[in-house]
Amino acid sequence: MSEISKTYEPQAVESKWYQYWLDKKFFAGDARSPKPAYAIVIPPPNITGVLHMGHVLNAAMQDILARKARMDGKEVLWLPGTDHASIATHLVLERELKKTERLTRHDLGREKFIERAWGWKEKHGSIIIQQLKKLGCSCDWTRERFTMDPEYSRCVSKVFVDLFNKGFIYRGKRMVNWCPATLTALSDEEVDMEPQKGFLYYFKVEVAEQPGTFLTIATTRPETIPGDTAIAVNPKDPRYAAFIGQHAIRPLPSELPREKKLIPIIADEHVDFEFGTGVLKVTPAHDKADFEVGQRHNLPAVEIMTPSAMMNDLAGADMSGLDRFAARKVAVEKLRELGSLVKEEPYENKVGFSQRARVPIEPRLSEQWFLKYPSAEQARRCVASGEMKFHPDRWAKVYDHWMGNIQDWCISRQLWWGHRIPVWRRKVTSEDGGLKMEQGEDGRGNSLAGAHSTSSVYVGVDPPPDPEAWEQDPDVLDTWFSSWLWPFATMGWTGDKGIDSKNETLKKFYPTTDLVTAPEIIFFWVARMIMAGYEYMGEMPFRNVYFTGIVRDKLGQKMSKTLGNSPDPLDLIAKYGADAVRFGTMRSAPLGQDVLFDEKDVELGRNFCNKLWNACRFRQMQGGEAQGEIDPGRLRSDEKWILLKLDRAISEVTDSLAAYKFSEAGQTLYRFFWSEFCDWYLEASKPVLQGRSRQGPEADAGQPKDPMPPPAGAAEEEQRTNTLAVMDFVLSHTLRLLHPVLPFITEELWHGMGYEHDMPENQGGQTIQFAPWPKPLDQDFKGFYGLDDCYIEIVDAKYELVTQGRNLRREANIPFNKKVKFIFKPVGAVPPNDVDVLKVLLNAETLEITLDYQPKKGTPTAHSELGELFMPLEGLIDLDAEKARLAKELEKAALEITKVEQKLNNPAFVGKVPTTVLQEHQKRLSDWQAKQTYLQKALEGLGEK
RNA sequence: GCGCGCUUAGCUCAGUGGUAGAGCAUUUCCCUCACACGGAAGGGGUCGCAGGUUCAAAUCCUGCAGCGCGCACCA
Repeated sequence: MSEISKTYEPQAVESKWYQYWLDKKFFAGDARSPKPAYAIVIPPPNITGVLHMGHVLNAAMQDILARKARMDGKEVLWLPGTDHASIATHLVLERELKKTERLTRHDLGREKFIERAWGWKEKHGSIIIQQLKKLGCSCDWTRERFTMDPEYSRCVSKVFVDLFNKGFIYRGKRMVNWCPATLTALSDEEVDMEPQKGFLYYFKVEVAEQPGTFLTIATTRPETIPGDTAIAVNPKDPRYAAFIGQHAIRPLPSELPREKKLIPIIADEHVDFEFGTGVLKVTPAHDKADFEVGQRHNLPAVEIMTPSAMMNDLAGADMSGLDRFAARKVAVEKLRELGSLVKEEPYENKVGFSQRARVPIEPRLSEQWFLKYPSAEQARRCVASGEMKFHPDRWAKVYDHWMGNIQDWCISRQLWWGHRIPVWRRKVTSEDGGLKMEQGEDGRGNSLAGAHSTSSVYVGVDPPPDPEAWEQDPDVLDTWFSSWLWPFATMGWTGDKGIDSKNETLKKFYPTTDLVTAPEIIFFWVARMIMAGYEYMGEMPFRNVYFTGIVRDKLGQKMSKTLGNSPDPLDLIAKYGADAVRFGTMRSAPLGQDVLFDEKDVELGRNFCNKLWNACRFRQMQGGEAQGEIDPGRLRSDEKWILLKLDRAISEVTDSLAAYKFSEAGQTLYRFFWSEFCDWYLEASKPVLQGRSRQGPEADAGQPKDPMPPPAGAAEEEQRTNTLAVMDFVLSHTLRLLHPVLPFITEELWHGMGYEHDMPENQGGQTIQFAPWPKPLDQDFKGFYGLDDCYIEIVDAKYELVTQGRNLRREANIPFNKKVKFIFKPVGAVPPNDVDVLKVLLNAETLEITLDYQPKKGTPTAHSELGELFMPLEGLIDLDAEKARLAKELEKAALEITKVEQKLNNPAFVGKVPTTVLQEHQKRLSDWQAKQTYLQKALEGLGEK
């Protein structure tokens, strides 16, 4: 670091060190290492994605944890990889197919489509990985996994077969969330409820047994009337009790004869008689709740829509072939024509939307594979008991609530890209041309090892022995059915229960230590991983879960590609450097709060790096060997102060990181390094370092002389060396504290400053990332160097005096670059060093120490614990302005005094409060009183002039 | 409807019983030989509202309001 530039230029530095780290294999997680393990598995980004700010936040947190753990002497495995993202990838591919070739996936065919998907994965799947590298992520890239790797896929199949054999997986015709756009079933979690403005339509139906009597029904979906197979009322509702058991005449389809439209009026508790008219139309085939009603009452379920939510012939001639929304309008018109429509009123209700395709889902009766969650009780308990910790812990409640109400999971998807369901059916040509699964025989919990086979159904990891005779289930599994195995399937798990004793990776790194993820996927992923962990490893998959906030823009909007409000992190990195992006992100991400991203934060990070760079540059320019011995006898009070502040910062940062309070750690680092180290310590070192300590004769006035002063030049040189040693000590620790957040610049400076030379090869000799994490200074150290906490106060008082002195300048309108003569009247002895420091920090021309100084009245004076500082005014100042200022100050002092006196005169206060508090108040009172006296005098002085 | 979170300086947020804090923005001064991606000194808050507990409340309790987010079969 011989010739260093004035500003830090991250670009070259970052790529250089990243390559170095990779070459030296520093990120490798060694399963055979004797060090204690620390493991994180990355939440695998989708292969369709490009890096956005959410990833940056998430990855930066993980990297901070991983790097900190390395410095703590842990064997770190941060396992990276990507997710095939079945449905998301599907959508992207289909969209592209349509756009570029005007083809559907069906035109292409399954095989070709999957080929394309793999092509996409090869082309785009690694983009995000490259971007993570730019950010400095210290993942073990040699272990990168993909959820559709052959070994991984095999695990997925094994788990399917196992859960099937255990009776957790079953096939059934149920009401599912059907996405008419992607033509697949979805899980409950993939449906978002969104408010929709629409109308509530009231229509009447005639009671068959009582001609001329009508019941009025309110509905938001008149187009489903042809599918109604009952009218329901609440059994307790007196208004309608008489009709129960009778029949209603359904108005639609209008062309049907009356007898084909008779539907029973039934009683069901589900009906809320507060809502609408208290009469419910029951459409078992197109509404989840109605389906259940239908089940209870053995009602037929009449499907009146096609899979893509077009009305079919059963909907009647008027609506057949229409899209469901167009059909709604037609149905209303038809009801109007028939005279059935009573009224329509504007209404807002919540409608389920397909999360991916952004269209309203259609509840639909469909035969699908379902999973009854295994190990759910255990999974619920481990969080409730605190065995597994959530940060912030309020998510534990959310998790618990969900775990207490879980429904079976629909795991089959009518898609092609993904893990194909390992079930085969014997080819038969049945009457209806379909393939049927045998009912009743696919028994549960059979002891069949591995494959399960009956005469017509085969469930196995490998295809059946005579594949020609069988046909595989066309569906694939929900993406999350593979992701939930991530913490162990990525570690070479082979699908056997428990940890294989030959699998060193699992033995060493499972359970993992921390999981860092977004709260949005707590159900999708986190909960399911916990269940899978217990079911297959017999143990929780991770000990801690840290939930990051959601990254929003300045206006609080969620960042998204469609809004275009997400800056490209790569642009930011190019502009400000990766460290700056990390620092800015971390500093603005308080525990569990959403992050409002602002480029200003990154700018702050860049500025911080620049400050760090320049502080080190300053140290470099002083010359001298790095990290010499510190001589306790030569420690100036400023040095003791900064060492104590360092000690405090170490504790605070360590504690904050242990509690996942990243922004708190960031603030501490910022404050310590910028305010304490640079603004005060570094400045206070200048008199020693830059030979400004040569004082005029006034320097030693007012205090006892050193009995045996060493020869001037030599003493000065030794003092200088010692100060540099302290500076190196502090900087070396600071770089280490900063390394998890700022990996690149700290590595550069670690070497540039030569701090690696003193370290053992494997502990910081090659890289700062293995340098030991700073520990708070122990008592022996403090004792040896005389680091008593009182130095904090003593030096704080000194700096406070400086601030006051600077304030005098400002108040008298004297620019800081103008040297001023100060006179100091100390209360006690002032060490020569302090005189030097005061003089430099005040930019004083001279600092005269006088014990018996009698200031002219009106001389600007600063009062402090150390004494009074005067700034005699030679030149002219505005008397009136000065008077006004003093009067204002006086007013404030009087107010404060009254406040404190009130408290001290309150017997209840005095009686109950600890003495320390009382002392503080008394001190405050006397401080203000002193100030009051001074102000009065000064005011009088001005008046006399 | 139930649950959760938020409400503190112009903005973004720290602060869980003892004199209201940070960063940004703002004002004034300074290109002083580490750094103008900088330095110095300021200004600026009845801590959402209303009660309560306490000698003392931004902090604990109750209620209310506004915003946001989950969950839920109100058609």
